[in-house]
Amino acid sequence: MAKSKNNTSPEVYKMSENIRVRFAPSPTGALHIGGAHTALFNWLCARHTGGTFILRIEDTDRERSTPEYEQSIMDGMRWMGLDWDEGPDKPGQFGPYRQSERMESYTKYANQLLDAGLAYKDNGAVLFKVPSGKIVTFDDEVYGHIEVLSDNASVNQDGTIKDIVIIKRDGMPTYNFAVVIDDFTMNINMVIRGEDHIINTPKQLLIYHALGFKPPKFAHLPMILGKDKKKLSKRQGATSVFEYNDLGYLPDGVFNFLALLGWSPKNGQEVFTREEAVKLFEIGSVTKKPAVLDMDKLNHINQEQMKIMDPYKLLEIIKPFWRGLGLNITACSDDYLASSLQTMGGRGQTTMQLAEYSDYFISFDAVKERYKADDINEERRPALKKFYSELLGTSEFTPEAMESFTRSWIETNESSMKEVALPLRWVLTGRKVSPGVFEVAAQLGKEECCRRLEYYNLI
RNA sequence: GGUCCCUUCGUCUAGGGGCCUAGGACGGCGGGUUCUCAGCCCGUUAACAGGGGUUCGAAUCCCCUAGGGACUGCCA
Repeated sequence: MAKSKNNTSPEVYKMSENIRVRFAPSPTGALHIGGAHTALFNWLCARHTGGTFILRIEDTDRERSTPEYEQSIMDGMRWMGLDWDEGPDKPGQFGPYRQSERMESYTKYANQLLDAGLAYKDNGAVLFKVPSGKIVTFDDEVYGHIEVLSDNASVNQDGTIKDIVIIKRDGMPTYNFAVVIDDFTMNINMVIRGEDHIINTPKQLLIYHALGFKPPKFAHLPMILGKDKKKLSKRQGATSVFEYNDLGYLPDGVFNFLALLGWSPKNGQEVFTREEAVKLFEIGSVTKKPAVLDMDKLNHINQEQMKIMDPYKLLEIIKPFWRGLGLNITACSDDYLASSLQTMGGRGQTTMQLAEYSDYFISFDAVKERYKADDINEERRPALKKFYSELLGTSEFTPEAMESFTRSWIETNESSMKEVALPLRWVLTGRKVSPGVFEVAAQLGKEECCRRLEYYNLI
């Protein structure tokens, strides 16, 4: 139970050396939630320390890597708001940023090992000779001190030492070799990646030592598990981050939620903007325990993020959902739509719900489809008609004015708020639930309220 | 099998020897506010995997056991 936390905090870099971290996905699939988590923590670390965030594409698997996936990973990162300072599309002094384009350095260092007698050729591949009897150690920023005997770093089934392939028969470097060369030549001084790589670290360290490279610091992140506590599989939400968008989650919601997996700010804050996250983030307070994805919590965080989001920004995100529901929003102004969203008052946990719950602000047809007015008691109709007519006559068509008018009316007419407000809600929204009915009425405007009441013969 | 890692409420976590009869959040349950719902407010539910040490004192340190995970590819 290695509990010793490393004492070197990233803040140290602030004063001495610019921190350089990287996210290095292989373009063999879209950006899934685990990748997004790793990317996020790298990004947070870089932004918190004022360091540099590098995107490197690990496309040495020629079979499975595609430019489409590379594009989709970058789109996914942009969606989350994770911008990088150097990458395939953002050349810097340490490029290129695709492994397939850095072949010279792999052959150069492979040859160096070959010349030094630390590697050998076999069957067209180049193998690194794993030394025996060396103790490999490193102090992980998250997991603490880790120590492995070199004999155990890479073994065959029978327990004998297995040399590490560094250049494949097709001439491409293997993962364990390419990361070392790239992280060194790109000046990466902090490697933040998933815990599944912790076991690869000794192998890589052996190569660092053989080449005489100074190793970076390592910070491994806890895995993210599904509800069944198993590693996230393809069918469990490990799918593209865009699916979260389609499901109704805000980039800020996913960002906030993911930041809380394996980390929590010292001040206990749970809902925060990305600026606040950058300020609060510390790699040293990352947890070791694998975290289970909890959709209830995501829903809650997402709802909170919708509440603090700029109304017009939120509007642009909601628009596609309205269109998806078949609503024609072209007739409505952005001001009207944004203010309708405000009227919703934080109701709904996802953008999809918000869009659906607010449809009556855009279309009366949606209301007509839902509400047939067959619950209206004919004996009461005249009284309702009288009241609604007077209500619409209120000179000031504000929620406050309407409410106070209603309160005094029900008093003198021996009615109740329920009796008049509930039917009005149905007529205006076609729903049983909505924001305060006077807020809704005010937002719809007198004219539209009139139209809806007329349709149902209630005015 | 081997190597490495992990283990606090259902879930995310706080906790680094006495502040812990273990705190917060989400969820659940109950109540309040109210034109409905959401919200908000109040209350409640529920955990230190087990066993040995060390210590005046352990969720916190050590050891063992159990469980879980990762890796064991010329994938990354």
